[in-house]
Amino acid sequence: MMEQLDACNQLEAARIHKLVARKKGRPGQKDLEKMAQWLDRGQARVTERQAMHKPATFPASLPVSERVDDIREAIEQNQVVIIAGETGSGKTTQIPKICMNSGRGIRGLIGHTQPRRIAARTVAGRIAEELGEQTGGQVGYQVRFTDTTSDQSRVKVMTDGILLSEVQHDRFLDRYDTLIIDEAHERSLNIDFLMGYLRQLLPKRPDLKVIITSATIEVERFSQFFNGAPVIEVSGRTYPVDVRYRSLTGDEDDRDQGWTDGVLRAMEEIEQHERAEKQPPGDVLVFLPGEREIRSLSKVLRHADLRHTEVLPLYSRLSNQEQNRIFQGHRGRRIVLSTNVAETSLTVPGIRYVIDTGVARISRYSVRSKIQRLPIEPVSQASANQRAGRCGRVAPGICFRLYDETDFINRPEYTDPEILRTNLASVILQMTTSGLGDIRHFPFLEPPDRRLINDGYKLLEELGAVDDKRRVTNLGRTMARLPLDPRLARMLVISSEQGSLAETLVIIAGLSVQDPRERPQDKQQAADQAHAPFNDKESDFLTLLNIWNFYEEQRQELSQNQLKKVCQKSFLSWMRMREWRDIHRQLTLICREQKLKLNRDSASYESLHKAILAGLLGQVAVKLEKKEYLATRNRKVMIFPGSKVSKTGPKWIVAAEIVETSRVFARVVAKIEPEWIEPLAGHVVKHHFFEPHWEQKRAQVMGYEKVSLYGLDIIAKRRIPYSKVDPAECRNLFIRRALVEGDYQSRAPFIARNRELLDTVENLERKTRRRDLLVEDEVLVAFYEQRLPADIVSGRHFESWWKQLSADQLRDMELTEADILQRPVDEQADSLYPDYLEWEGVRYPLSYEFEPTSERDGVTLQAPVMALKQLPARRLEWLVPGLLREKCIALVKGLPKALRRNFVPVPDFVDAALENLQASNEPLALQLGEQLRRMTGVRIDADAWPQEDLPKHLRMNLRVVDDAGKPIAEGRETEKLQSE
DNA sequence: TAGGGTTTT
Repeated sequence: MMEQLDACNQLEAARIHKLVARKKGRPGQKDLEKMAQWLDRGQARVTERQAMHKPATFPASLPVSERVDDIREAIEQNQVVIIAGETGSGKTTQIPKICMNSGRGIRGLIGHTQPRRIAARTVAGRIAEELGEQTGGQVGYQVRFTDTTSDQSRVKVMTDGILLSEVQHDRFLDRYDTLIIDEAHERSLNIDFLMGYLRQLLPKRPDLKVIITSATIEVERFSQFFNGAPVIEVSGRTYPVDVRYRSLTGDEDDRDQGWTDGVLRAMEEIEQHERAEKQPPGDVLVFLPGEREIRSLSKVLRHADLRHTEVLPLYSRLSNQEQNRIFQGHRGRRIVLSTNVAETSLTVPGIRYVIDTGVARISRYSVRSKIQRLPIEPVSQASANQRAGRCGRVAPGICFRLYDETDFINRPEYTDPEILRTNLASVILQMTTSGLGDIRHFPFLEPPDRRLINDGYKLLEELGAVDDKRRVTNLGRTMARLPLDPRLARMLVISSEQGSLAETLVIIAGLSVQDPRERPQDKQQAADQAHAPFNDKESDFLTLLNIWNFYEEQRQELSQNQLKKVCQKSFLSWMRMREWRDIHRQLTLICREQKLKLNRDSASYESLHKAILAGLLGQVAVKLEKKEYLATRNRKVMIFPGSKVSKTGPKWIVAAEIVETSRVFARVVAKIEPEWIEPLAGHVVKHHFFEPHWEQKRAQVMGYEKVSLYGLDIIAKRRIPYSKVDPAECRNLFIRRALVEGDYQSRAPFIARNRELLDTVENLERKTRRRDLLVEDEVLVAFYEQRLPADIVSGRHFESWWKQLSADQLRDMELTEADILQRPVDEQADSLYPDYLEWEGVRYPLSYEFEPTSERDGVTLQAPVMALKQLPARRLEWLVPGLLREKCIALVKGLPKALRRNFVPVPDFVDAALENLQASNEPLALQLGEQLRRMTGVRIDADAWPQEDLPKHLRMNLRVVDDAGKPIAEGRETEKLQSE
């Protein structure tokens, strides 16, 4: 049976091979029956197709027709052939026919890829026509939403995206016996990916033929990539193009003016040329970088008084109607001002002259800032040549390059392929889920930079599509099933959990198509007015939803023609609305397959925008000033002025896109609440903990937390219990602040005892005005550290811990004097520093302070206001015994020098005097003076003694309190207080 | 205060 497989249809043969492989070469009876069935069917298919085959003919006018035999031979003898030829060579339409004549497309399909949908459709149409058929017979095409291939198809023209998507279920691309990858030089992501994939596939599919066609650039690279595959060059059926370098003069800073002048001069040269050659006015194609430049130049040209000249703008955002004007007949000269859209995607007919500014906006992705940029850059030589070629299609042409030849020569040969300029998240996810292995080992023609790959993985990690080890998650697998940008896929999946899938589907489909709102140059105001009812001031996403709802309501009631009219009136592109609906329908089906739940009730703003936010975590921004926002990764952005949200300027926004053009713009934005972010971004936010501190009230260590999302603070200072963050630090603070410093109410008996002991010693220090009695705090800290288990970090822990201690253990927690005293305490301390002053049976409480800067430094006597008059004012001068000596020394030292020198050394005289002094309600100085006179005979006048200039602590501080014990007056002038 | 061009399970 296996020998007969060669005569069998490719798809059936593959099924048989697979079954045999699965049964390890020993199929059972049932399998054999099945296989025989497949074989019959496969052979019948082949016979059928062979019978149908009519040899195709080749139009003599096409250059490729001269090489038909060479090409066929090359295909028959090689697995891969590179065919290089310029536009007009006929390669796109003729190569599939050559393959057919060579017997390809019998056992399997001839797959033929195009970069664009329109091209796929028209190419299929042309090939079918040349075979005398309509599409859907031997030649069909498949693009998104449309498939015209059938059982009879031998050639299937499709977008490269379709072929790529087929890889997902058909790893060996078994249904094809031949693949033609057209326009490979465009080097789109899809093309690079397909070429890498095919290179891997070739050895596993020896019967598969691959033809790579390209413009005559990069062919050597392609050939090398495919093991030195032969290159066949086909000449183009084009006319010579005279390239003239006309570099700009004037101010380099004013590029617009330079280009305007350059274009006008080129127009003069064209007119001269036509006069000299007696030619009628020919059409001109001008390449400019963008819409703005097109508008400004078109204004100038319209006022330039060029005779019989029509100026048409051309760019992708233009409505179909406006674009189609380039295909309408006209009289006189037409000047088409175009972006790059005319370089590859659209062919402007009848162009005789090209004026090339030599620049274009090229999308570049910055890994560093995660910003997609659209800088205006000089185009590559290949691109410039492609532009020039646009005027040699109907007759010899002239291309004016508004730069000089050296400039051209110094330019890069080719435009960087897309894979080097784009975020790779989507590619990586597709590759990983379809089992293509690691992107780093995939045989790319030009492998992307490691940083770009890492960046792609990081985005996937942010979206939860891969885990931190870069393994695809279940979520990632679901996301990969959705034909969407991974960010949008993420939104979709989460929205079903949020109860907002219905709305999110609409919005995501809307974000996947070009903006359906049209704003024609001459009807901007009318368009704005028509769009006004859709606008939402808080969310551009809701604006999209409003457009959709409007359209759907109309659609259900109106005929297609009426609907078209309504769209036109509302300045909505009917085509794009239809595309939107197609995508919506496709996504709805996949959601159903993936069992994502559609909500019945309409979603709240919050649930909808949380889903959106989940896909756009890296695109959050907070308002700084009026129009300026600070986005994640320290990017300064501005809301795109076209957004209605820019009028209200909410504090926090999320943006579907951040793109740098003339500035960094956030486009398609919505107001969000910052609290929504953290729960969605738990895996990417960073926490910073700071300022741990003891809080007596909560009996635990609290701290603060800063939460940031890619450098943007979404929570600046949140109070949190610190024990989870740093238990060791909490224990440390608990010991220091709660146990040692005593800022804590404990029920533990040893705590009360220890505190009492410490209080006593501290009080003694205050009394004796020394700080060398009590050990350093560190000794106490060490005491508790030794005894406290590591997990005791708060009051709660502490209380339950000590309650289960044994009596011995409890005793061990008690401080002793030995633990806390640095030196022995003076036994007389109590009498030297009494706690009361007793006078005539009244006890006045004394308190002590040792704080020289404090008003209360020294001894304070407290007296009720009622007792004030009876207070022995003179007795207070005697302070307490412990301070009397110091006071006497200060008094003597404060005497005028002439007197003082009689009592040197002062301490000796004072000590001697003190022998005979007894505290009384007599002035201290007087008594002291009397003793000194007795010893020396020197008399001291009362007013010689120092008074107010004694240190504060050597004068009794008197505090007067009311009946309730509340202080009402205080000071050291006892008599003054008494008289008040 | 204004944006190049494509494609899809």
